[in-house]
Amino acid sequence: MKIPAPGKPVRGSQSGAPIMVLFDLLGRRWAMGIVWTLSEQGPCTFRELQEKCDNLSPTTLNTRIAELRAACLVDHDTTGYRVTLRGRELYKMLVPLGLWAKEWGKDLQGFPGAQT
Amino acid sequence: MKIPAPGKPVRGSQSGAPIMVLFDLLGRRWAMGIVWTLSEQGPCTFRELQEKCDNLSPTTLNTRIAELRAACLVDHDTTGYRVTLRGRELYKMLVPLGLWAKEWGKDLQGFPGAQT
DNA sequence: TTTCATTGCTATGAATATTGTAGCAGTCAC
DNA sequence: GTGACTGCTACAATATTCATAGCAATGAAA
Repeated sequence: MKIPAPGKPVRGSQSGAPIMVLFDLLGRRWAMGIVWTLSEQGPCTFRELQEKCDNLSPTTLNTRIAELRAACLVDHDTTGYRVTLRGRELYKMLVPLGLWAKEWGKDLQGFPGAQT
Repeated sequence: MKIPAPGKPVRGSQSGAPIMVLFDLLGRRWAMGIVWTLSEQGPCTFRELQEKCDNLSPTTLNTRIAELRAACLVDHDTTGYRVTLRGRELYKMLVPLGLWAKEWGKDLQGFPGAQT
């Protein structure tokens, strides 16, 4: 699978705009979940990560890891897989999403909702 | 396709944790891009939206719209499709990602990068 | 009342991504 | 060597996405 890189046209966007590249990268199965999990729970092995990510298939995990490593968001050392500094920056920006999601979830309980 | 809703197990997560539900919803092709585009460029018709989203297929656009409407992030009125109040909240949290992505993109130019 | 353009959207088949299961090769402690 | 771990790969089934064509409804103009 093509790995998205800023400046180059990606799946679904000819512009190469960094935000669209990022959306392409993160808009793949478990991409954000992996960054989230590694950040919240610390470094872990391939199989540990697989378990924490709801036992996603090794195929997909491996693909996702390759993409996230290419994007310098995740790396690998003796402690296992872990987020990089940049990965942690990204995580920090996802935290507000986590808080917001709780409220969103509450409101959405009383489905279907009128809104605007 | 199953539409993610907070509190219920979703594709890839049995926990039903709101953040995982959100990741499931947003981790689909063009989901974040649609919220971004509608927020930045204002309401537009189905076909306009399609064009702005790099001519993604109507099938996928329609599916994504249904999911985002079910999640109360997007709705539809006489002006066309647009983000809801909650959708705008989400967008505002994505804005920092856009800024960060620019830096990330710059650094990543000199691929492959050492980091941590 | 018959065009005509525009609307949202569906049908279809091919291409691509993801899943689930099994298992391999390397490393390390014993 | 043996066993228990490691990171992965192979393979076939399923799910998702794409690209193209086109339909039914609406509203404006002729």
